[in-house]
Amino acid sequence: MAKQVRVRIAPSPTGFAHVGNAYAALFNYAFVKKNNGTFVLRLEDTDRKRHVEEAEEVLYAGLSWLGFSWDEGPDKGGPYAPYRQSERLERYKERVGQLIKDGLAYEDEGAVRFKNPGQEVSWNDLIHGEIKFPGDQITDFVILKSDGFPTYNFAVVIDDIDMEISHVIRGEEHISNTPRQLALYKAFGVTPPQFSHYSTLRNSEHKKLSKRRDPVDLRLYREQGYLPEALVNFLCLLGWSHPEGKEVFGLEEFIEKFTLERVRKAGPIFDTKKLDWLNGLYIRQMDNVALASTLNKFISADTSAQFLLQVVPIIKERINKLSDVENLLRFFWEKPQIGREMFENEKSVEFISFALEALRGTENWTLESVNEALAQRVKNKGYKTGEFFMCLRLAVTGQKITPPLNESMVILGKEEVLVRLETAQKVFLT
RNA sequence: GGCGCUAUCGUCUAGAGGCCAAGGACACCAGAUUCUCAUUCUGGGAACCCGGGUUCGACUCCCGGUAGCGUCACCA
Repeated sequence: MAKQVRVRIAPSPTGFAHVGNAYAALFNYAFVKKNNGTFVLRLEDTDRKRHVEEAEEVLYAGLSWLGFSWDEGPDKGGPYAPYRQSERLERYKERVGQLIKDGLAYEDEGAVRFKNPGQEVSWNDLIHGEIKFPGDQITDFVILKSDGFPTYNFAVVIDDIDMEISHVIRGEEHISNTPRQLALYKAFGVTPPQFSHYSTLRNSEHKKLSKRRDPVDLRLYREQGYLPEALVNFLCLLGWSHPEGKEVFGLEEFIEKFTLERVRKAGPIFDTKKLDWLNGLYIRQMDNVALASTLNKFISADTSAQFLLQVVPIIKERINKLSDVENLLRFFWEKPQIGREMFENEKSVEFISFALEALRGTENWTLESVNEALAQRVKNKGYKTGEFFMCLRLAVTGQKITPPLNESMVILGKEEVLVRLETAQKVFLT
């Protein structure tokens, strides 16, 4: 029987869930789902200086938001608990003790160092192929710090052994750690897991994404109104390509098509232009009712569900991020600041007076009646529709760029539209 | 600096020796539709890092160089 597939992601809870966590989760999740394996979430929280309270919850929330779930973890428990390294200290000490007893490690100023065997190490990386390191690259590295905590390279190996991890899929920054870890596996007489190192995401400066300098906090994306499906889809496109060349697809399809062989070796740049496009695409695909209720959180004013439902069709194809609605719709609840200088067209007063008269006489305030009141008569008058509507738009909304005007006026209501037009008219009288 | 990884349009990528005078997507530009914007549609410019091999033939294989990135912590 083939060995069961068990993979893990091992984030450190340093404050928030970031894009890198999501990217790691994505590959591991796809791989494990595809192979009917078990997905383990392990917390690497041995750096006490960096520990942040509540970071754990934030991390789970971020990953869950994107649609990832895990089978074993600190919150879920599991047969290999505990899943927090800080709770596994005794276990590490026990294994350190074993190495010392076997003469493979020694104490050094309160810490414990592993004795470097100095042999060449190599492994067959599932993404890179064979990677080889000369033996003199590994020195006697610390495995247990003087504060009693294990170092990363030691803890990770102990945990992966104990949790029977079969495949380690992680970022390329770990390639140079792998020889040390391999030496440890050898010391314990354990067959190491299969290693795969994907390239880490870069910023526009081509540097590894930085938690401090780059916008990588997943909450940032959520707050701006990126849909999790769009973000996941975007991440899928970085470093991996669909065998049929598709660009728009969901997690399910990603899992179905995912193979490590199609993971590119070069490091992709996290350029969100394409994300914006994808997000707009996903927004346009959303059901109007669902979109209306989602939008509520991105509007500062108190708006009714009915208003949102009315407004969705006219803004749906005009936003790339949900947060774009605020600017697009502001004129609905904020009276425009009108100034004479805004109206470049010399016929502006005439336009406004004409519109006022036409709209005053409109009985049923519906799109049909408003269209009828304006469109045909504007033509008859010989006005240029573009000029006329731009003037009207400025008078009613105060902006040059708005959703379709007649539709907007219908939603705004007859009374409010007339008031605004009268206000605009007055500007020319003083 | 040592070691390691990588190298196709601005960006994400396809390409596993001839199907490539290199394809798609985003972005950009132009045009069509249009009351603005947007959507949609059409069109356009835009790349195989350099130099040697191997081969009848190289974007694809090998070597060297260059560049970028990573790593050399009692961080993870």
